[in-house]
Amino acid sequence: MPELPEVETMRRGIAGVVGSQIVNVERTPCRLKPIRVSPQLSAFKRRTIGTTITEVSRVGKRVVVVLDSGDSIILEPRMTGLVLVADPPNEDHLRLRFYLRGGKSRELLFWDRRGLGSVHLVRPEEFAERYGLSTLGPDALTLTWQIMRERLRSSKREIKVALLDQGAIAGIGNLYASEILHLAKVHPELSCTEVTAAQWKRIHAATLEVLEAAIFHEGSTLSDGTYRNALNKEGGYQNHHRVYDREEEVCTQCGKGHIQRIVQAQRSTFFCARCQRLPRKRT
DNA sequence: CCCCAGTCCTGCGGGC
DNA sequence: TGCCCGCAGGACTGGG
Repeated sequence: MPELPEVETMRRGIAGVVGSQIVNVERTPCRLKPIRVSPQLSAFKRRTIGTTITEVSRVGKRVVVVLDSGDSIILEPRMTGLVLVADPPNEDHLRLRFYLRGGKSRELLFWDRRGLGSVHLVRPEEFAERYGLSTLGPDALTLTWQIMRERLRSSKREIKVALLDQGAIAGIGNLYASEILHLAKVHPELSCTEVTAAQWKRIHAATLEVLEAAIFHEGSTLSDGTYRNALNKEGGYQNHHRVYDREEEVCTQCGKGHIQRIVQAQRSTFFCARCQRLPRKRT
């Protein structure tokens, strides 16, 4: 499930397309329901063919391909989407192909097994409206602990649920939220309003540490094997997971507790009740 | 405004 | 052996 580290790895992996010209765009033959592309493909092609890619960036969990026309292509992987400059895992789930000229790569591919992902071409005004700071929170890698606290402290939600809110902070998803809170030693069910300054500092430091380590290892490829980098290679951070998908295993942090799985907001949370304690209720 | 449950999708694994 | 159902969790929508 691509979160900030996986999407950042995709971004770095396709950085070589800068300077390439888009010569064609096509939906690939696919029996499955087509993914969402906006505007519709004829207008998408009219506005992209002939343009040159000037920059590849990232906004939250989306890859942004900037064109010399000023427009941006937003590649949104959601659950199972991949952005590739190499052969895809298979042809069955290949959704969109950009033919390129003048650079190292001849193609840029969007592959998506489940098809929840999407591709959008947006003008600068629409980019600012949909992906600017008024819609999406500051990036999890670049904010300070004070800003993190400011964005979340008044929320009535549990800290783990609030960390998933892209409008508050952009980039953290279900997997890394559990990892971050375990390293920070903060209970996932703690209400944001109860988090102390010392805990905000720990959550912030853990966010940087976990996300940067995950980027270093090029993301997490889970047992379903879906996630791949832009060259269709697996990530390595799954071998460093502290809690995610490790239910009942002994906690590596305290060596005594066992990892538990609970459900918050219909999503799995993993934690160690010995490392991550709730404050004792006053009577 | 804030928050939550439901929805979109496909493939996989468990139960029978 | 095959079928059905539940589950995985990104972002968005409608409703309270």
